[in-house]
Amino acid sequence: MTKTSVTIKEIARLLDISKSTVSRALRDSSEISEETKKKVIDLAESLHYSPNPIALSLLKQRTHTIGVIVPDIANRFYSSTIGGVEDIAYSRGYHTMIYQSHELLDREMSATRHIAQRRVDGLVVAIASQSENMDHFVQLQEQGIPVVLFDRVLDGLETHKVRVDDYKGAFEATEHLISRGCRRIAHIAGPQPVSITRNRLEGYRDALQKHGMEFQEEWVLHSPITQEGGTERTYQLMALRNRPDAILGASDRITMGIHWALRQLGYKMPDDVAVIGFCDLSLASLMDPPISAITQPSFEMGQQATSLLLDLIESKNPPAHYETRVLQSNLVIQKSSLKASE
Amino acid sequence: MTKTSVTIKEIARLLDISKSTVSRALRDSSEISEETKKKVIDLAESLHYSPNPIALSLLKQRTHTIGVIVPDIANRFYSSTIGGVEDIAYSRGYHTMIYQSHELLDREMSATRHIAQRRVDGLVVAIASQSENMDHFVQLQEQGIPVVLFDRVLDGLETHKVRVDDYKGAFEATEHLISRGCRRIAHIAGPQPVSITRNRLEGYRDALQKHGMEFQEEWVLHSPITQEGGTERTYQLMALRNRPDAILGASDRITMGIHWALRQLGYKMPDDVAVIGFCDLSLASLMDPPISAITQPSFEMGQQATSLLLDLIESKNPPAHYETRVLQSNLVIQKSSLKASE
DNA sequence: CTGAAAGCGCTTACAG
DNA sequence: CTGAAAGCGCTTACAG
Repeated sequence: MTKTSVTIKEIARLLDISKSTVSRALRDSSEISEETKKKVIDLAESLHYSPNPIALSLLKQRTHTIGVIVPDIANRFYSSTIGGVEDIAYSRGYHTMIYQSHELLDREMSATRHIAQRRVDGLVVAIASQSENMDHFVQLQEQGIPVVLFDRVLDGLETHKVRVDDYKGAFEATEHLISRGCRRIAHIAGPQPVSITRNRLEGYRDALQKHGMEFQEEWVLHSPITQEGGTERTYQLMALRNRPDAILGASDRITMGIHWALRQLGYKMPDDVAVIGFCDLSLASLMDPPISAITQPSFEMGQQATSLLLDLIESKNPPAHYETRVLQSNLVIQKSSLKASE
Repeated sequence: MTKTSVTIKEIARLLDISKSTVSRALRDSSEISEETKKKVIDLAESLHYSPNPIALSLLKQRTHTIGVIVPDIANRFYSSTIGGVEDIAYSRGYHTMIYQSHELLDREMSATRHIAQRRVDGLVVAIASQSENMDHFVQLQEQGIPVVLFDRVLDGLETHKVRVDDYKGAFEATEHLISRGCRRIAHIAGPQPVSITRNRLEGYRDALQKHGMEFQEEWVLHSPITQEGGTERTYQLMALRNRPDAILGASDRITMGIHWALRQLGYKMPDDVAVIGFCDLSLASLMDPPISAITQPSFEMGQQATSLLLDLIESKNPPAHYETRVLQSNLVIQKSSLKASE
């Protein structure tokens, strides 16, 4: 149990020169003679010297670490997003600390507190559905720790944002259902306060309107982002006197719940009820019948959010303006929404 | 953009006392007068002082951070495991850095390098299936950074280990299939070098033997831990002249692949082929028919590994001996292995 | 080209 | 009870 990391002091002692010189030689400073440099670098290598990042952090007030907060890492969408974050972070020499909010404002705030304490250089976050309040993020910004929002974005915070064109995704999915002959299209939406919920709902609504179809209050239900939520809402929908012939699900888990409930209830997809949802493709394809999916470029989303964040961190002065990037979703039609005739 | 964290120096200046006194007052040292203490603590609170953990790390050579390496965080088993790690770590005042090896020895080594550099206090790891070599972990230990293995454990490293009773899980699952009348039971196993692969294979084999059934080489195939792997091996199995009437899958994804392939090929589960697999219950239940599953206490596994690690970190002297904890798996029978007669 | 000194934020023996 | 000093590992103006 020898915790003997080599230090600059040690190298200096061995070579009988000053710490300053060693430090400069290691950083390849032009003011050190080639000869000294070589001596120092050779010794450092043979001793496996690596600079103590903690000392550096203390000095530079920079940790080369960024934080990510997502609602839940077990969710494929977010784990893929984290992949994108790590990809960029890693390639630009940063490390990543991952936090889960579990959709709780409380946990989100404790994460931001930890981030502030740890002097993390910046944060990318998909806010918890509970969070209407952005104060904890504003505080971070005021401490000089930039924050970039992705997926779930809110107006309350002035910063870069990366999101998916939810409106268009829902619009196109709804149009697809209409084109397949569905006339009573329901939507199980996500939790109320989240912006993506609103956008998707609007896309759904506008598509109906465009095609002269009625918008029925009773066909729109809000649900937490869980399978149980989707299942329960589906029961509710199918119990209606005027039951839907298609359902649009707002998330992976909700859509799984819809699929599950319909099977339980004995409905055939797509003949009795067509199903489409915002869903990871590998999950959607696992189902029987495979579910038509609006897929999101999650990895890319993580990448873009992170590169915006690192730019913010590395630039001296705040940017002229903050940008909001809108990525496109993808419609993948599978059996669950193909009417028998086709 | 004011990066003005309050420091001890600042408090000392405002109160016109020395840094030493402030430091001691904050740590509630008995050698400081109640009066001074109160003054200091009150001011610190009103200024939202929080000690700089980086300075503390430099001083104490401790970061209060542990590392976790898993093959893939998108895998439910591991994300749940990480939940367990964070649960314990958090409650004992540690933070967690998460690394993914993507099953590559290379990535695993770069993670351990980073961990050593960052002076992380300890590491829990489920080794990559590629890793037969444990040198990078041994090195960590030699630097005084304890390592605890979970899930995938190997003999090459002397330390605490936490694993599931794979042997028994596979044994019981196989017995279950036999009791259901299956007579030609195949096994799609995981990658060769991993210990759990061997254990599960043995459990399968011994169960067959116990019931006087033949062990057929051609009914055992190794697969990477992917859905595609499971699918392809299933094609291979079902193409045999003497095809199996049951398949035991060695992991979530492999089992998904089996299910998928059987459906593609037009076999009914469980009538034509019974299926059971090591699998997360929420995934297994999503399928149609729902898959019988050997479930593992993943969250608990993360908890136990972490508490063993923290004990190691916090004890001065190395433990008298290293222990290996073996957790029990659970057999959850669902439709995929219930023969029609039942 | 090289070194002594100060300092990042903190703690803790050592004096008094 | 309180303070000055040294030190964790490093960098960098300031001298020379």
